[in-house]
Amino acid sequence: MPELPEIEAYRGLAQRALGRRIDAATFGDPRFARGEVSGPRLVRLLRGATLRTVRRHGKLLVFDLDAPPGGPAAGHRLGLRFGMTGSLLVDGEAALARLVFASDRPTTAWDRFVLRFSDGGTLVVRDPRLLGGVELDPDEAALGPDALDITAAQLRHALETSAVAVKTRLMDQRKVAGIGNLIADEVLWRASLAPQRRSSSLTTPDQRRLHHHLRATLDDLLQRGGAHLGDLMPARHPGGRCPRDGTELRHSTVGGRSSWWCPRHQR
DNA sequence: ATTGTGGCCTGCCCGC
DNA sequence: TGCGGGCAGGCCACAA
Repeated sequence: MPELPEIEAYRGLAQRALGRRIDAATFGDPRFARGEVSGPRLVRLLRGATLRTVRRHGKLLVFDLDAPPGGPAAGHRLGLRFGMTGSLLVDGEAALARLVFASDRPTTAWDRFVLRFSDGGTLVVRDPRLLGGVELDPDEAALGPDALDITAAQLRHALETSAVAVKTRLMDQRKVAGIGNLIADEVLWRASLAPQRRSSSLTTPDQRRLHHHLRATLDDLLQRGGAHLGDLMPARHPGGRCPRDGTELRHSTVGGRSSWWCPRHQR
């Protein structure tokens, strides 16, 4: 499922779409248009525009739009979210060979948003479950520091100011952007912290360890190519044992999300 | 303001 | 073999 590493791969792929004139934008499903601006208006606005730059902020992909002087798209941004099952294709090519938990059945039935370029190529958001979406001018300021370059001080601030479970805090995109359920479990497992620990109860060494493992985990997963390639992942099922010490993992809901952790070494 | 809960959405998998 | 229910979780609306 798309978390930070997947969206980072999408960003790389999206570079190929930059500078190409959009002949037509279409929604395969009207529900995929999110935010204030309606799908039809978005479609009108995008016609004739180009994607000038692309960046990733957490799990959000943002394009700066270019348009003819006075064109409706001038100065606007296009935001893409991928939910749990969304993938990006440019000119029919995917960034990742296979998205875990998403079907890889070859079909265009789930093409929820399509940009057709004047050179004949396309940019497609394919999302079976419709949990992603397209939004004009997404509120980037509402997102916390990106998990990939959050500083120790920023993380400490995010943690100290709340009594919710540390896992919930890590997954709160307004506090730290880019961490989803799988990466949260992986990072906490590596940092030896129980997911339900109160965020504000972390000691300075806890915070330091968490910051270190957050960065190290993301580096590993970026290199491996997906959020599902963590060390804990193979054990994340009933009866699964901690890859570090062999203890049977515990399972419960933390912050509304299915969570797996080792009762021996995560405290 | 902060925190918790449920719904959206559909594919997949299990048990009957 | 088909079917129903449970589950997956990013994000958002809403309630307390």
